[in-house]
This record gives sequence, structure tokens and C-alpha cells, in this order.
Amino acid sequence: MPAPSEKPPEKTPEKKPSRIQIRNRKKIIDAALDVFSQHGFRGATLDQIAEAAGMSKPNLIYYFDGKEAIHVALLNALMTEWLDPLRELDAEGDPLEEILGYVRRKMEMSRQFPRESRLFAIEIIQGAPRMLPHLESDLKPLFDEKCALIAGWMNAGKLAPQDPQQLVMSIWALTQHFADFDTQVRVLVPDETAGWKAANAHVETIFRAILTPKG
Amino acid sequence: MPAPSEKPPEKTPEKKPSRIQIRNRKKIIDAALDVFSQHGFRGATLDQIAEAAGMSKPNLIYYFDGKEAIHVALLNALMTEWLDPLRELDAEGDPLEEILGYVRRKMEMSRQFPRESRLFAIEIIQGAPRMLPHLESDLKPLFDEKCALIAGWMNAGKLAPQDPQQLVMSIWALTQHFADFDTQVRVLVPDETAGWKAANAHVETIFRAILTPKG
DNA sequence: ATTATCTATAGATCTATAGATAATGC
DNA sequence: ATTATCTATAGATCTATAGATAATGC
Repeated sequence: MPAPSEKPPEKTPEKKPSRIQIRNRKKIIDAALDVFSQHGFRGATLDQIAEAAGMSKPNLIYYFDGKEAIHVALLNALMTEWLDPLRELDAEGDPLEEILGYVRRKMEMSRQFPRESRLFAIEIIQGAPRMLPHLESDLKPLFDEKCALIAGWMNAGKLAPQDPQQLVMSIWALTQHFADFDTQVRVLVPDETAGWKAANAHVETIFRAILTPKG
Repeated sequence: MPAPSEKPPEKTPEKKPSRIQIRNRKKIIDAALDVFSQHGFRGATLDQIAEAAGMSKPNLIYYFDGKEAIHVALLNALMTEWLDPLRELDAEGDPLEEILGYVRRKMEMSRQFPRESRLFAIEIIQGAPRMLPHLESDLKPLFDEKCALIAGWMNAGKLAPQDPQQLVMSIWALTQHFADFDTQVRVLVPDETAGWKAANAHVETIFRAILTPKG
């Protein structure tokens, strides 16, 4: 057994960041969201991020260890809030309304945060090289927990029985489509306002139809 | 009015390509599909394509005008067959079975041709810089035509009434999800065979539920 | 004193071309 | 003769660093 150390057990001796640190790291992360969500990791350049952030390229590297560190920091920062709507699925609520509420929140996120949706989409399509650990450690347990909750609701006869995993993935597929494939949707349904309204209604119809327990 | 020309009206004096031309252009396009579908246009390099095609980098440029020409040729070559399942939607068939058949064909394409699905997905997510004209000229007319057909079926009481545009986009969103987000699906539903089976069943349930006319 | 920013540039990577050589088709 | 392939490399682009200068916080 080692002798007790003099030092208190401070694991990371990081100083607290200054106000400028905080502000500039945020600026960089937001600029990185713009650039990475549009071009993917390899297609994005530090020049583009620096331009979008309004600072010089070496200054980016002053705040982050490099291009990859910026990307990882961005993914980390967004992952938690991206999963919040699913976390809010409440075992105490009315099952059908809980799930429809989740669907509505996801649609709202697609409308308000399309960059985040596209960032994750590109990363996953490309094999999630920098996000796979997060999928395993963050997404999987939450997914399993909520699938079990939904399965319980089905067993109690509150929802039409079906594969809970497929149900949740269907919600993602449908809601995120409108953010990720916006370019295509705008070609086919030029009226954006009417399109969103119709999309919301259609998605709600789908899940009401398959979830409402029969007789 | 110009005097009639001596020459016959040959528009493009291209010679017919040799067997080697055809074989090598195919090899390059297939290699490009591998690389572009995984990394997107900017993230892909000619080195990777050359390696995948088993030929030297300058040799790629001998067969195509450059990186962008390869990408465009690839998109052109795939667009037609990618839309074939939708073209097959037959006005003479049974409406519900026609649409369920289309859904099954799309699921089968996601399973068999995930690279093609991802190639288009990345291109569209990034704003379709090299595909927007095709969306307007090829996809849009076909989409409008088939939406009109579906609307007719609904008016005739053969299908439950709903927004045909949203219906078609829902089919795309759900079926393509399993190809594009395969990495995530594999984390959440590790058993691939069972996963596909459940996915097929679930997607079919959804469209049967919302399309079957009431009463 | 420490933190933040800038200019200049090294070194790697990438697209594309030049120009020579090899293979193929009449 | 024409088509196909290769080596070598020019020129652009990109990430990251070095090292000097400016701004900020006790």
C-alpha cells in the first residue's frame, strides 16, 4: 500500500478557463458545427472553421489540440442534449401521449437544429469513426431502457404490441429525414411552411395508427 | 435557313469505346462507389479510388477528366436504376399491394445496395451540389407522377386518404434508414438477420396500417 | 506574468499533367 | 497507328508548429 500522498487527490490540475476561453471555445464549436455538418470531417478544413469563427487558423489550434479534437469536442457537446427528448420519455405518463410527445419533440428538433441532425447523420453514415464509443456507452443503454419501458406499456395493453426497437428507430428515421434530406424535400415540396405542417400531421398519423391498442 | 450540310448530322463524333475502355471505366466507377459512399466527395481521394480499382492514379485521369468527372459519372450511372422501383408502381395493379410491393423493393435495395443508398444520402445531406439538377429533372417529374397516381387511388377509395407526397417520403425515410444508419442499427440491434426480419415486418405493418381504407 | 493573437512557414497530402514506355488492333 | 499504362513531379491545399507581438489580470 503506498504512503498517503501530500497532495490532495486532484485528478486533473486544469485551471478554470477564463471568460475569453469559454467564449472563444464556444465560437469555434459553433463554427465547427456549421462546417462539419455541411462537409463531414475529412471534407472540412480549418480554414473554413477559422473563417466561420472569425479568428485565425493558428488560434483555433491554441484552443483545441487540432482538427480532430474540435470534431470530438463538438460531438461530445451535442450528444447529451441530442438524447434529451428520449430521456424525457416518462414511465408515469400516458403511454400513447408520451410517445407522440417524443415524436413531436424530435420533429421540432429537426426543424430547429438541422445542422446537429446532419452532423450526426454524416458521422454515422461514414461508419461513426469518432462516435462509435458514444453510441455504445450513451445511446445503447438509453435505447435499451426506453425499449423496455415501451415493451412494458405494450404488455399492459396500453399500446398495440410490436417490436419496441423497430418502433424507436422508425421514429428516428421519419423525424430526422426532414432535417437530413432537406435539400431533396425542398425540391419535391417547395412550400416549406406547408411541407412542415403536412409532415408533422403525417408522422403523427402514422404513430397514432400503429400504437393505438385495438378494441 | 442554312444550306444543307454535306456531313450527316452526327452530333458527337465520339468513337465507340474499346472493350478495355468499358471494363476499366466500370472498375473505376465501382471503386469510386466504394470510396465516395464512405467518405463523401471532398473526403475521398484519387489515391483511394486508384487503390480500390487496382490501377495507377494517372490512369484514372486517362479514363475520366478528373475527380469530379468520376463522381458525376457515378451519380449519373446510378440515378436511373435507383429510381426503377418507383417507376414500377403500376396504375393497373392493386393499390395496396402496389405500394407494399414498392416498400419491399426499397427494403431489399437497402439490404443489397447500401453503398448506393449512402452515396446519395451523403450527397443530399451536403446540399446535393452535383445532384440538384438530377433531382429537378429526373426525380421531381417521377415523384409528381406517382403522387398523382396515388392520389387517384385515394380518391377512388382504394387507399385511406392522406398526403401522397408525405407518404412517398415516409417510405424513403424508413426504408433507407436501415442502409444509411447501418452502423447505428448494428450497435442497437446486434443480430443482423433478426434485425432485418423485424425491420421488414415493422415497415410493412406501418404502411398496411395507414393505407388500408376504413370501413 | 499569463493569456491570447498574429505572421511565416515546414511538411504532408492531393489533384492533375508531362512525357516516356508498353500493349493492342489493323 | 492507336490505345493504355507508368514514373516523376508541378502546383495547390491543408494541418500544425515556431516564434514574435499584443492584450489582459493581478
